Amino acid sequence: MHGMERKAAEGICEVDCVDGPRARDARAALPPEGESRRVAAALKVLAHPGRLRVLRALDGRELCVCDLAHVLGLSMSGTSQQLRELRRLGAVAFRAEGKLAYYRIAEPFWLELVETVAGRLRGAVEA
Amino acid sequence: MHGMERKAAEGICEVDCVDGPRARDARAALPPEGESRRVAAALKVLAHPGRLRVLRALDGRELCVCDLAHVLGLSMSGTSQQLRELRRLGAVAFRAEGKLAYYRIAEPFWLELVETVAGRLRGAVEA
DNA sequence: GACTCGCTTCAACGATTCCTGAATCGAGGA
DNA sequence: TCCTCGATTCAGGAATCGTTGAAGCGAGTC
Repeated sequence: MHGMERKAAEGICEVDCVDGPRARDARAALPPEGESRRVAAALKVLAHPGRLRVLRALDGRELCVCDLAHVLGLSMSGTSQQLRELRRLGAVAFRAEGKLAYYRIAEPFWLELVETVAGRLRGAVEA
Repeated sequence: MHGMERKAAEGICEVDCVDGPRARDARAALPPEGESRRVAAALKVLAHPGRLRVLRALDGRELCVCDLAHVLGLSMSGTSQQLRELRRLGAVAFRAEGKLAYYRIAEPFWLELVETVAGRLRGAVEA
């Protein structure tokens, strides 16, 4: 097949390796640009052992930053920074009482998401 | 309260700021150690715009690495590396046909997870 | 066998992330 | 008002991640 060689010489395989229509469909199926970025950014907030533990620790209860830091074994500074990211995600919220800041789960969605993944990894087998 | 001052001097607030029982509950609710790490590692694989787009592109169709690279606008090398991580997660699998490697969704779970998050971010409002 | 070519792997640089410690803010208590 | 103390923010360095380019592997073709 000489056509194949000509097109390969053009540059990358692109044209001959590609299934053409299938690739076009795939491209059309891609999200509208920037959506992938936003979803990835949201997941990145959760993709961190410390922050996951924060969510778990706040499940069904309210805790101040100091308590969280102690429970997680982290500095208060670091804990506060992680809480900020979770706050930006909307996963947690806080209530100021005196000098203390009591954090709580704001949207159960994210915690449930984490639990779902955890369950999946536990029941590891089968598709 | 003099007791308060004594304990504060001991080190971190820990004892006086802590609600005690609540903190103990929180600690007990934490996953068995290493589980947070595994869940975070799994989420980290998804927390990447390029890999999310790979999953979307493979939704309902089979594509070779070359096609994927082209669709995503990445080098074949980088595409291959991202596919490797998705493979380790179990999200995708491949079938070798001739020189080509056709990748497909192996476990819909992960793609569905991504779609769920995307939907959540779209319908942003309400808990 | 020698070559092509798709794919994978290795090595390395640049960018990002994570944690620590110092400085700052603000609400109470003396 | 001064001081304490929980919390946040800022700044720094270590570690990790992501992308690129070169080399290696294997299946197919001549």
